[in-house]
Amino acid sequence: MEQGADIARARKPTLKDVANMAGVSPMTASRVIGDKGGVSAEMTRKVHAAAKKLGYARNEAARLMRPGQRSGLLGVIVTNIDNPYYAQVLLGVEAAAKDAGRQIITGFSHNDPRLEAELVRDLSARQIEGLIVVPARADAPHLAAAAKAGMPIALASRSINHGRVDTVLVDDIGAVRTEVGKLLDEGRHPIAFLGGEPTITTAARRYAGFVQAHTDAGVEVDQRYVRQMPSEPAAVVRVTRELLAMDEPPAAFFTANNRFSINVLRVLLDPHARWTPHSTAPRLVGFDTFELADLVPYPLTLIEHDAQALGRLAAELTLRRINSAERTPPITMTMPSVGVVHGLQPNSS
Amino acid sequence: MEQGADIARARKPTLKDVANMAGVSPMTASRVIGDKGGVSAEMTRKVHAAAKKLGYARNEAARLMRPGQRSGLLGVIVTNIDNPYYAQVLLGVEAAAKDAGRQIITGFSHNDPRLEAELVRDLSARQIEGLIVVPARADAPHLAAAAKAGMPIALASRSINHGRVDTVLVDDIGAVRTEVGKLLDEGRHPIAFLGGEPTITTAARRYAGFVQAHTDAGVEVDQRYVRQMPSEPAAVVRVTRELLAMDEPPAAFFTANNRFSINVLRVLLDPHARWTPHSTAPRLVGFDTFELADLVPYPLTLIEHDAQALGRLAAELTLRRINSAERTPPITMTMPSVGVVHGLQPNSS
DNA sequence: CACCGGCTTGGTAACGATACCATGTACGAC
DNA sequence: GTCGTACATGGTATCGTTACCAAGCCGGTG
Repeated sequence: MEQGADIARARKPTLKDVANMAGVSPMTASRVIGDKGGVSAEMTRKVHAAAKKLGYARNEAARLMRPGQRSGLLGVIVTNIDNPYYAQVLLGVEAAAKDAGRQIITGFSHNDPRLEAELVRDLSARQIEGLIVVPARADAPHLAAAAKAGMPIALASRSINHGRVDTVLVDDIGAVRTEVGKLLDEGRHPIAFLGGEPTITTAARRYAGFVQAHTDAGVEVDQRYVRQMPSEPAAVVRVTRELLAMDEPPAAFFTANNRFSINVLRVLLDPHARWTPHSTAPRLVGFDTFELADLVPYPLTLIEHDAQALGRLAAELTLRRINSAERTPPITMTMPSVGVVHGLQPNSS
Repeated sequence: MEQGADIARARKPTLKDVANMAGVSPMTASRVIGDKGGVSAEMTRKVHAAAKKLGYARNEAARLMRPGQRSGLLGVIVTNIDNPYYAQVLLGVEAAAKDAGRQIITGFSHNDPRLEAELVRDLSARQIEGLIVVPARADAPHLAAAAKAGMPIALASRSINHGRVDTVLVDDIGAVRTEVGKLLDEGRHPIAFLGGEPTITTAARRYAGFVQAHTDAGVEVDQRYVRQMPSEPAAVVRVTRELLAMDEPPAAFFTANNRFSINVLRVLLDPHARWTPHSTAPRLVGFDTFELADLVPYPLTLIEHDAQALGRLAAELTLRRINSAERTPPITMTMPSVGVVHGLQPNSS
């Protein structure tokens, strides 16, 4: 049974092997495989038969060497898909890539600019046609340089400070301003802010919206309630507990992404922290949605947008550049986001 | 300002360009770039300087043409990352790939065997060194063929019927048998089964565990409570409502993956369906975990395993084959899974 | 002083696929 | 019957890189 199997791995069949078996020249076989036309039905049949018999698959690396050949690869760099948000973005990119007959090659930067720069190099070496990136930091010279060198790039969700690059953002500032504004209008004050460090542009923008809402309401932002930090779960839980233990606990929390929201929720729902009169329970407003937000037994407002559409849009910007010969000035688009009320009322039976 | 920019896209610098600028032969430049040693410090410095100045990145496609060169690419095919479960698997694969100095190239089969077969061809054409697949169906001749042709492959989570391929499974049958058995021991009967169609091996195996538990308890499986179907949310919600509306509603639900669990939960938590005496509320046991399972106001037991570890293990099996010259018989590994009690008690205050 | 050995450097060919051009063939038109 | 044209096929060169071999240079040794 097993004796027929080669011990060494079988060499992959080449176009020449197919041509030999079909009794034609490699050139004719190439035309058939590449579906270029101008080959008789007879030969086409023979070549296809030989290719099938040998299990031939074209060597993309070799094809790619010829000038003017497209790799059909789109590079994607996201920070981490631990957060389902980025999985959605990735899904949108993939859908757009597929529509354009492209394959995606994915890297995860884990929010590390060094890793991100390495990935850009590596993907570039693999002859990707374009790149979609969720940049780790606002300061990203490697991305600016790649764009300048002619690589079609689009940034998704976050932007960078220097460099002329297509970018798809979310209406962070406006939506946060509106929703935090509502809290202040209700007289909720002070409001705690938990978000990423300002080197991350979304975190910075969401904080800006938070500040603007306060300015609108004529209220000072109390810095004792502001925490700009990585969204590491244990740290978020600890910080939330600290805030709740203050002499004047926050009347509401604003969380700048779903990682913060979830872990703040964990503390707010902790049975040890029971808000005897229901009205004194802090309100929670968070950016980004998360699965099961509708089933959580705590009232919360989430500022939501379509992450998949965002990914798709970014990919389409990249593809637009791939398909056009000239360099056009970079575009920045902003996707709408909207506050959605979620959560079951606790103990309301 | 903008006038200096070329209208046409700049040609990428080649190794020859670097060599010319450094005043050495392409061969010497190649040695420096490839870190092969045997080049004087002086030349090394010059080549690196030139490479940096030109923004040179090696053309991987050209390098790859030479015989015996590895692409450094690992192909990954998952069904969809809409389900965070597969994002975890992907993350595990990526971690293992990174440890081995490999990049991953990802495709989504959307559970369509035809798409999956296309992806295998396409990835193979890109000279991937190996492949990690969550197969869409148990019947997958394209995967068996690829393995037979010498492609290092590992299957993750699901298996295929024919073909000799390394596989990492989860202890579906045993864990389901145990947990469903507990329900039956408590006298819960009938138990509804909601899971995927049996062409998906995990769905089939989890159903097998469900049946075994009944056999153990000497109880007949009542087919009126069994639904094998795609996990499309609206359909799951509808089916759950139908089951609850039966003359004898199920005393418990078993859901074969987290998509089913979540949508069954949505119905069970619907305020219109209120279980006046708490004990009559159906119990829920589900396979796979999901984020926020701990915050859901409904008692549930989830059969959990480490999806990231599973992905990593599958990748390591593929890498093992990549690194060994001979063909060894395929391995099947089974990861443990364990029932975990979750969920807040409703209205328990 | 001749020779040897080690070290550095460069020339050449080849990987697999395809663009370009040249050649061959068949058939219709005058 | 000859020529032209359209179509089918094949030969050759080439893409960027690196393995292999050859050659040059140096210092040391007999």
